[in-house]
Amino acid sequence: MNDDENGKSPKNGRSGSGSRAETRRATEEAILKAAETVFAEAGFGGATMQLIADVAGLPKANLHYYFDTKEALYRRVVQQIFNIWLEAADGFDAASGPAEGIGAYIDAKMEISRRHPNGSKVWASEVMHGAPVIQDYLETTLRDWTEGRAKIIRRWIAQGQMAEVDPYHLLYMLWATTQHYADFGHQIETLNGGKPLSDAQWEATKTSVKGIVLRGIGVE
Amino acid sequence: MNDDENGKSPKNGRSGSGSRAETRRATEEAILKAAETVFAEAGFGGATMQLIADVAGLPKANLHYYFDTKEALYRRVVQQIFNIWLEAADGFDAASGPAEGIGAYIDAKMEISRRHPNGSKVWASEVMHGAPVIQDYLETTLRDWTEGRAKIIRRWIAQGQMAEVDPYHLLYMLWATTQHYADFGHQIETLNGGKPLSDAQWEATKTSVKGIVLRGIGVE
DNA sequence: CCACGTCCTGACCAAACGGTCAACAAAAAT
DNA sequence: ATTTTTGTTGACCGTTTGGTCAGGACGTGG
Repeated sequence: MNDDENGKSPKNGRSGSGSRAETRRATEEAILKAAETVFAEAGFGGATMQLIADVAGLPKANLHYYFDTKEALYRRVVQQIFNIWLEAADGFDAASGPAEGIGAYIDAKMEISRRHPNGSKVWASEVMHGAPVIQDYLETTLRDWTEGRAKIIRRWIAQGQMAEVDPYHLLYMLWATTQHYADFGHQIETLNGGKPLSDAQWEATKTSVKGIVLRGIGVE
Repeated sequence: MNDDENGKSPKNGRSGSGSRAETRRATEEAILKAAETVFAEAGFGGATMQLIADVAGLPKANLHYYFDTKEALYRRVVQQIFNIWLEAADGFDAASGPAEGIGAYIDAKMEISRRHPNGSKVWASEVMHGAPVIQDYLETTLRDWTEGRAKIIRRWIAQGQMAEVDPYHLLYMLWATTQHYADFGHQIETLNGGKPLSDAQWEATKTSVKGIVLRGIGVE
């Protein structure tokens, strides 16, 4: 449970390999990972610095050395997710048409829901509570991003490559559907007989979602 | 801000009309409404009994007279939402085909998202955190409900009334898409220029969602 | 009018919270 | 080898939390 590789480690059981900067990076990452888990499971208000510290395997005071306040730590967690989340649009831009572009976007977002469910939950929680710490992101980065994709969709429509649908409502549906498999993963798992979706089930899910959506916008 | 209609009210500014049971019912309802708002805005962990009391216009101790613990109050709020949420299926059962049935279900769920956004958020938050207080509901009522609708969908497919899609993934998409307009209402409002959706926009949203979904399952 | 049971509430409490700090350990710089 | 900078930590603090309780106010049946 401890990656103690070299015997001549300092007092604490930590210290990945050596250099100062490396240790710092590793510790910071461990804190962020623990924080993401705890914030996802308990929400911002329900999460405690003590619990995050326990999960990270560090004394609480050490957390406050790396992150001044609980809110600062939370902010970093949310930003981290936001960036991962925006990267999923790469396939969107380069595509020649909606079938390829939106299909790739669904695949990418489903993969994120699978691999970063906690991140998605923290994001959802933040937005649900009125986005108190990332409101500026919504008004700048997200707004620009959304308008950019909407333009692409409108061009596809104008070129007759897909049905006439409101680009914003289409994007909302894509977000809602893909993120649902992370945010409501527990509910889905329960309805799946209490077992997490298998690899095959995840593939079937992607296929099913893409099928309905792409047919819904007049592609395929 | 106070519905003090008759002058001969007792010490507190409350007491709707008269009888004992009626006062109790009204107070309980006021507490539940305030709790729904506060739980939705702050989450279970972030909500405080003091704040709920303030919103309800009651002393904190009075809340503990009606609801023993914070968790008991929260449980009631979640149950209340769950019931409203299940009622939306009425149009589903009576329908003769998917266009009518699923169309009505989308309309009903969109209307709930519009009128009970806080309830939807509390539900989402509860499920996201692993459904600690309503896990039994997921395993009994929701599981039965879902399997029941899945059967209806399979029958429609067998009768050639709609395309072959996995009933569960279709239901997830319906839940995700409709509830998204409540849970992520703040994000949508921000992308809508900071203004809530107007009546016309809500109607356009319903039409747009129904259009994509129904076309996506081979109806219309 | 009285007495009983329901309802209401200010004051209070132990526990837990986020955050601080002085003292210490370890690496880097001199 | 010694100083300086960067990390680490147990103990501590003021505040806030969910919950309690004794006592007062009120409607209601006798």
